[in-house]
Amino acid sequence: MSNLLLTIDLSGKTPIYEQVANGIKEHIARGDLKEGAILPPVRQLAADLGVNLNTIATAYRQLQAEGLVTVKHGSGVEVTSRKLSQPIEEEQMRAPLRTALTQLVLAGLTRARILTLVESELKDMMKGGAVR
Amino acid sequence: MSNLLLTIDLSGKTPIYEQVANGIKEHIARGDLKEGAILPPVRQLAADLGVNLNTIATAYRQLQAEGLVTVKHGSGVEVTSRKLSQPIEEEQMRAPLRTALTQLVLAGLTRARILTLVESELKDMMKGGAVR
Amino acid sequence: MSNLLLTIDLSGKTPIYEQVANGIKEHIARGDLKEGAILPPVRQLAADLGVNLNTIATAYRQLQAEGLVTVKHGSGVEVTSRKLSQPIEEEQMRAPLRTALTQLVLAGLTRARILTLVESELKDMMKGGAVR
Amino acid sequence: MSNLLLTIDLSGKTPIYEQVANGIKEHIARGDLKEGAILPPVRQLAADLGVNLNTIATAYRQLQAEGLVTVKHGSGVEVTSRKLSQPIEEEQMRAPLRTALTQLVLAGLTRARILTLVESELKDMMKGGAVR
DNA sequence: GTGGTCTAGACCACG
DNA sequence: GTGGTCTAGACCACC
Repeated sequence: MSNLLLTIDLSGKTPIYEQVANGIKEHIARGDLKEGAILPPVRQLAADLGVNLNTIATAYRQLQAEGLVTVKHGSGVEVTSRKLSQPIEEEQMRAPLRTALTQLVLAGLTRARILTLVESELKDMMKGGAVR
Repeated sequence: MSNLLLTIDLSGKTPIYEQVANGIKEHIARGDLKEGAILPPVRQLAADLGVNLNTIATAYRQLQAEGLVTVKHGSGVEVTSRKLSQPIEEEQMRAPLRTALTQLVLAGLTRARILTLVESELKDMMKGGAVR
Repeated sequence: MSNLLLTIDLSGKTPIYEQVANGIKEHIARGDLKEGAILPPVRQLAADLGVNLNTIATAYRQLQAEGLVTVKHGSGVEVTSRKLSQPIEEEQMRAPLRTALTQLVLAGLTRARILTLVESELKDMMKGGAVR
Repeated sequence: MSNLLLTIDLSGKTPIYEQVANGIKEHIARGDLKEGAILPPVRQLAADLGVNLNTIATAYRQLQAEGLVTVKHGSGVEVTSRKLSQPIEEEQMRAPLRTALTQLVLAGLTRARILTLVESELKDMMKGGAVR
């Protein structure tokens, strides 16, 4: 069982539980975690990352609320879908993207460099067949 | 006198002051606010958005810390740069982008649709010449 | 439990939050607060100094922005470095020093007296090994 | 009449009038401006620096309050002393010095480097015989 | 006029 | 428990 590589930044502004959830989402999007895969037990992941139990539990709960995983009593948390259960509205999908792109533009990156970055990230997510 | 269109979501999880700062950053990136432009007075923008004066002041302070804006005591806040004063590192620019893209992938969007979205946003930012 | 001795001048012109930040910086420079040390909770320090909670929060935020301190949500504020994250330029370090020395000269102090003062202050900061 | 070289930073946090006053004090301490010297007229200095009339007037007023200059109706402002009229208390002279030194220490400068800086500034002030 | 600071008090998010 | 955010309202400093 591959140990689910997650990098979290304790000092950052984004809550740890959200960093954990995002990290797992990325693994699902990339196909590292396919449907049927079992997430590490809360205790183990908490120990591995050196964070509180509740933090991991909150992350798993969020993933469940988004319809990506299913919590099975006693037998762990299983990845059950690669699609969010609730559809996102146009503006809700544009906003984070626009914020990220704005930051890149203000950082002085050229349009070509930004597109390269985007394609680079997308290519990673295609290996597992997540993107059509 | 263009009244600086900003849309704020009071119920969202991102702090109001950050929404305001992000909104202004987008205007700067798009070229709606060019170097030399004066931001609306703290109290006026606060009144327009229906929030407290301090909330706007915090937003302006963040923009100043990022080097985009200069506070001239007694005569307002001026846009003085289109580039962040502190360069951001590779991973710091990739992370938010990856998170945004991940969400789009999990929402079921095709690769083509995502690229269209990205180019659409970038095109907006090019009108003001912000992107090379 | 050393209660972090800070002396604040409510009537002075320098903002309280800056006095607090400066005071803590001095403790870090002197080695009273070493890496890993936890700063007193915002509310406690506010109560001790008889000022508002927000005033202390602002001071802590400034220290964090300078990279000396890391905020760990839920478990306090930790001293994580003895060096400013952003290097300061030649003139930015000379200016405050020149202003201070100018005042001493105009106060009529001799060169020898001034050097004694400087060495006296530096000696304090050496006890904790902050100065090489 | 040498045009009184002053460099001010409009974006900085220290008020402009104080930057002007400090700059003039430095010239007095260095001996560039000796007793009997006449400061440039308010209007001229304001024009040279590109700031408001009142700002310069405030600076001159502060210098007068400290006993360094005398405002003579119609005939300008004259440097009348090289010593502050009011003696400074021990702590009032230590505080700004300590703050400046703390910043240098946290910037990572060695003790030797700091002393070199101090002596370099003091040497400048000795040329005019201001320091004994 | 402008922004900056501070207070008192409330509520929320995080771990 | 911790810090973060926001409000309403006041007062001050600067230009």
